[in-house]
Amino acid sequence: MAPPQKRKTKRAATLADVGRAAGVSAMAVSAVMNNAQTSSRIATATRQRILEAAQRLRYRPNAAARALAARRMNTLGVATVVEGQDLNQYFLEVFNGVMATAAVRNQNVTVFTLHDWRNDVDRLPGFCDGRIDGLILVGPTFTPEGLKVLPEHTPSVALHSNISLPNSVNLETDEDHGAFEAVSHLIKQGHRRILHIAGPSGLVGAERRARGYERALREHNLPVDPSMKLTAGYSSQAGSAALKEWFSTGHRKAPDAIFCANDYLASGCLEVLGHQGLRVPDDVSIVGFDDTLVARATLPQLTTVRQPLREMGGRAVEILLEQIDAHLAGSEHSHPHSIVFPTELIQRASVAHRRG
Amino acid sequence: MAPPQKRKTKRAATLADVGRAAGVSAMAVSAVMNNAQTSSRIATATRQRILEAAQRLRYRPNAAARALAARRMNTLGVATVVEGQDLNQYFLEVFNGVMATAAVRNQNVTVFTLHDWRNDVDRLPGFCDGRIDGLILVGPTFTPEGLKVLPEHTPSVALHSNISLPNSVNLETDEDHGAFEAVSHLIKQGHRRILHIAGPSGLVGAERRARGYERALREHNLPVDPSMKLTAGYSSQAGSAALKEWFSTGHRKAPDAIFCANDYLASGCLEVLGHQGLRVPDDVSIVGFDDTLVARATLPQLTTVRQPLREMGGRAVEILLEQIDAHLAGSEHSHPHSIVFPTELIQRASVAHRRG
DNA sequence: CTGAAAGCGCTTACAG
DNA sequence: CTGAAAGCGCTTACAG
Repeated sequence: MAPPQKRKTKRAATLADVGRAAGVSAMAVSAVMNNAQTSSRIATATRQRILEAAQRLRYRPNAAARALAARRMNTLGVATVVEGQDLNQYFLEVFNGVMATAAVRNQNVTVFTLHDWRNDVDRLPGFCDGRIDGLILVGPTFTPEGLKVLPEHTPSVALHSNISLPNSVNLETDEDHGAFEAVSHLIKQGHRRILHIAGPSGLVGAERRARGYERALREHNLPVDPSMKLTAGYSSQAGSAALKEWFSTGHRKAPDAIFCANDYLASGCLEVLGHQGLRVPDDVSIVGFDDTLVARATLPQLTTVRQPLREMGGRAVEILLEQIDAHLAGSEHSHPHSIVFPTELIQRASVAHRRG
Repeated sequence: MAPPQKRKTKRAATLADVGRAAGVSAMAVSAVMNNAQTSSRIATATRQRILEAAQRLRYRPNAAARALAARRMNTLGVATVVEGQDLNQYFLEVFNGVMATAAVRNQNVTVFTLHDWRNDVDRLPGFCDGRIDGLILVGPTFTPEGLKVLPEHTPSVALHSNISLPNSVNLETDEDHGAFEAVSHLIKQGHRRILHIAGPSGLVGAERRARGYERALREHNLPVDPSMKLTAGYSSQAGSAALKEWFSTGHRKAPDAIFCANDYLASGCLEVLGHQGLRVPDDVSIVGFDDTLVARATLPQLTTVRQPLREMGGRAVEILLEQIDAHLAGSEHSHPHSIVFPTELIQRASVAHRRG
């Protein structure tokens, strides 16, 4: 039988409330609730009584109080930049991985969005005020000065950082090799005039992809023609704009194939080609990069270079947790400075053997 | 000149540290840092000294401590279900809106993912343990029992809830009308045999869309043929599977048009139609629903019924914040129980006038 | 095996 | 206009 409600209890039950209800000290309740190694041997009967009282009062340990006392919030921060209006698919893939393993590790995650990594990084320290135990930086592009604002008391892990971060592990992929494989594949399919739509110049990743592209051409004794390399942003609009302009500046003959620095760019190309009456892959083959949802949403679906983004997100959580534990223990757990994940060419429908 | 570092200070500066450095009480520091109405008139010189000390020590108020004392964390929770592996585009649109206005309102947001709204809801109360001040439920489908576990001490707002939540505001859209408009548009374009691929039965939203579809047919004196309504999941695969099966069960003649209950379904249809050698929109017109990124990623881009998901996400934050303030003030701020947002037909390339 | 005490870092009344 | 005190709800040593 439920005990009569005193009066509409506005506030949640506390440890003391439960203790009172069970006739024990708050400390005993704490021990039971945490299944602590300390006093792991509270009399079974007492434990029962406590558990019962806790359930009856719907007791939930207060996270803030717990964090304050234990110096640990059990929540991880994820920081990223939202360009234009939206979180992009790259982030989303990573985030899915983060969420999945955060869930099994019993961690909450809060996400912080910045406008850019240059002028907005000074907001980062503000996030590291005890509300998170560690920070995952997704695709940060720091300037050397920006680096200085990096939180000192908060362990961090970075994905695809453009610069090596002090006290932080960097997870990256072998983008050069991924690009090399993709372009080699195109060449083996008989394509010769291969256009590359590169990502923003200055971005390490974009440059690695461009490097892989050129290396593949050279290794197959194909000319590296500067006019066949376009630099764009990383968005679909940037892709279609770049390709449109290329066509409008004297290039009347379509390329055999296009290697894009990401899937968004590829989808932009798809659109332009469609408008031109060029068919993919019959007339022009296309390869993207990342293997985000975009690659599966286009028609035809994109052949693309997969980065194991989801896995990387999960791994980031694992590593960060190790660092947090070490940090709390006071030991300066040292880690490999960066971990490189392999890429993989995913063949779908946007590449065909060259006709004729 | 920076003062000599005592020793590698492992822990962040506290209010007391700053007070000591500035020669004032911790309380004075607190007042200054918060720009509090209390003691808003701390002598300018003192204030300067405090600010300076705080900056020098890189002082950051500890969030947990602050939350514990002020009973407010300044972070909002967003709960959703991840079906299969991924957060879907519907959620992402909402989430973008949430993040945008949370940023201007100076709120953090932490996201909770559940496996489903039936067996997994009991995890919800565990999130409401002081780490968030309020909860936004994105697309919850509660059973009446599930409703009971809903957090008592935590204000909440729901988007597209399937059931009316006690003490919660529900934001929805006029899906029936949206569907009606979409199908009417198809009819006006000369289409007669209009297939509807409906969302999961039992989902209020899916049923509203189906109702709008039927209403449009009837209002234009077209027959409502049960064999022209397919029930599917909400994924692209579900869409292609449903359409494939329809074709394989004796329906040799393609429909004039297909009205899909969401964009994913539409993209699935696009794929199947492509394989059948049917062209969109030349042979078959297609309309989606939601206007997620998917609608712009397909080729042709989808004509679709837009729900203002981003705006709704932003609005959810505003309303939740009001509720939190009221809750904290002890007043039982009462709100309209649900707010209905308008839908809008977005015309893109997947619909054409019927040939012949 | 269990409890009383101190403290985590802040804020909120309440005195001066 | 400013400081000393109490308390937010928990955990972590430390006594018994």
